[in-house]
Amino acid sequence: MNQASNFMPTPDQDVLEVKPLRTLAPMFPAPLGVNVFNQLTTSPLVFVAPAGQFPGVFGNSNHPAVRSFSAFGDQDKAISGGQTAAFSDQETGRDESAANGTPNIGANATGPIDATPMSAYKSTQPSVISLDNDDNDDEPYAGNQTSASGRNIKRPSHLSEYNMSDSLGSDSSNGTKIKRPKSSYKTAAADNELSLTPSSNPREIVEVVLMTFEALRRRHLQLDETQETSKRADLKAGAIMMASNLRANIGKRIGTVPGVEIGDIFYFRMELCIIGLHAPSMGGIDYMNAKFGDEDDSVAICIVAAGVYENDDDDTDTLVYSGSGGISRNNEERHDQKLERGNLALERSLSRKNVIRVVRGYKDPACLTGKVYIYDGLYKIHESWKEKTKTGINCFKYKLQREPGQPDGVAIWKMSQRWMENPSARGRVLHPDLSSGTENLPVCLINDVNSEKGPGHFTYITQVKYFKPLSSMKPFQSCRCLSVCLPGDPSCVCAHHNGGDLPYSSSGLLVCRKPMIYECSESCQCSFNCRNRVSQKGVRIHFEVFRTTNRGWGLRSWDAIRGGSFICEYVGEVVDDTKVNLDGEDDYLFRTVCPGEKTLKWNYGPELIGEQSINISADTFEPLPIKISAKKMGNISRFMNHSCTPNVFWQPVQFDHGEDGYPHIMFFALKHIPPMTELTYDYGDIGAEFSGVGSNRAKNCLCGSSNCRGYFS
DNA sequence: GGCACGTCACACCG
DNA sequence: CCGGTGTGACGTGC
Repeated sequence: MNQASNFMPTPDQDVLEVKPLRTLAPMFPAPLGVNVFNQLTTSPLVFVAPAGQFPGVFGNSNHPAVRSFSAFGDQDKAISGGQTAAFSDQETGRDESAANGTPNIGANATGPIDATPMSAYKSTQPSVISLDNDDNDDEPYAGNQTSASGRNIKRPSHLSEYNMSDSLGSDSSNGTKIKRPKSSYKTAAADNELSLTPSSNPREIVEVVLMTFEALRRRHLQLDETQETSKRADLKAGAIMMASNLRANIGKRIGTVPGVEIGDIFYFRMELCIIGLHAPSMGGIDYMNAKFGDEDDSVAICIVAAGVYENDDDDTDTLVYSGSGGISRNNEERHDQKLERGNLALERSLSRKNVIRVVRGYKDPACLTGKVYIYDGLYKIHESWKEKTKTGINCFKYKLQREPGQPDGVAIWKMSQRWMENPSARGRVLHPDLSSGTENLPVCLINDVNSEKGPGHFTYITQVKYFKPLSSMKPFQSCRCLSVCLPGDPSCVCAHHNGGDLPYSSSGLLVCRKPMIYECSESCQCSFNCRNRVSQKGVRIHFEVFRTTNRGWGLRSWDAIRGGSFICEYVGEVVDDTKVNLDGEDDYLFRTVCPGEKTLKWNYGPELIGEQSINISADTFEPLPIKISAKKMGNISRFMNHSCTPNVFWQPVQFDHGEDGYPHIMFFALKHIPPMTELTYDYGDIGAEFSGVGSNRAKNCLCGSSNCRGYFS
């Protein structure tokens, strides 16, 4: 289905008919006074905690006491009361609009709104998703909410003051800066546009923030390609997040950051910034004023070790960190590092013996130019000295030692990197390759839990078996692009199919979840290197099938997987309905059941830049007729377990035939997935379909998420 | 390899 | 003593 016909808000779009998504972009804040939001059918950025939908037995069984929220610092007292009331309502299930006193945006948006579209999004409730940090009992140094200068932190926010139309418009030659307005925070607090209602689960808040950032970044990347605008989509996305206060853990703190776990991986400095892990978007040392008894001291709280001064490779518990400064900007003279700012803070931390978060940066093995940042937990400085560098300046050195008793972070990363270089280094291997060489990379079988020798018998296949031959199916419409399909090419039929843009970024990341993605096919003129061929090329990840403790066999990866990456296809036999019923129970049956909120909201971002949400809501979701059974034959995806807090989602993809009811089911990463993390997707809610006769389909869920629904289909 | 960029802390000002 | 504003320092990502 071509969505183009749905959004044609302005008359001048006639000339751009083949690129409907692009024409939507410059509309913010509706410079022509034309409302672009009246097509919205879903509320922007309204987050309903899944637990809230399933009150009672399962919803909050393993929650600690529901935590109340306060806004950052104390400057928002005026609104924090309302916020608390809204957020602590989770036990009872929720009616979003009633709970927070916000007009239902979805309802508003179905009717025409004129002139000032963003006002439709304004809520009385701030979108600030910060957490109290005073519940860290194990934290001896209560981080106060002030900056190092001792002042409260300001958070101005008024998205509608930004002229996004310039930065996104095709007539802009070099883009427009997204400037933070200088309005006072009081105005800002009252005027927050986005009701990104958090759950009380800090992890979930962090994930939503990161997911939104990524969605924005990918979309900006896509827009930048078709226009000659400046690059740095990461900064643009970051600026929007900062401006609309879509951040977690605002306010500095010593020690752990709620919702951030050791081993978490990041691909941009801005990500560290918006989740409150490391505030400076550039500097390596984050520090703050903290109270030590009666005294104040400015101490370091987090460092990013860029990986330049890599030391002992085997000793992941020690880190020698160099102070900052000394390297001049524009060929000015180098000078010795000074004991000020960050360097001074590190020195103070040595004597105060406070814990310091450490983020280690490495070259991204999957991307030649990229970098990956790994949160490695808490360290303490044990020693400091001065040293002359090769360039002849004096610099400070700090020796940090990892605090004992923490789970492995960087150690896991390094270990799995070693396995990829030398798979025989992986111990406890039951089988070196389940696929017997049919996949691009071997899939090993591991059991380090019990004595079970492996999963039940099945035949490993790498391609879906349809019940009728491909040749008898409706043919795929192909493009005539020479060499490769290029973004912004109006004559590319495949781009047109996908709503005007190529669905993948140049590095192969899916930009947006959609009802259907059309990759280029064999019948297309473009080469195999065309960027619109991603999932058809098969797996690129080192998988291992492993024994879980309580959920049978599972799937995980040695590679770190970046959010939006293709993971694998659900391979098996396509079965028809009559057969499904005859066979009875089939634990390996894939159906396109409506997944949970998290999966549906993967495209969070577009609303923030005034585009129509491509999200499908649970109400409008329609399952496809395709059903795939991997009971007798299948691939790695048959081992992927269900989770109510998944890190993978499925996405229908077409490329070898034209029958949209029977697409390929491809899995993509919902978020960045550290190595050795179990891959899970949401099997979906049983819903009405199976509540009657076939209700034996519902299974008890063991995913262990705090927002676990308790069952799945 | 060079360029352009955003944020924060702090100095400064009225 | 404030609240607001200007600016240097900070590397990053392309």
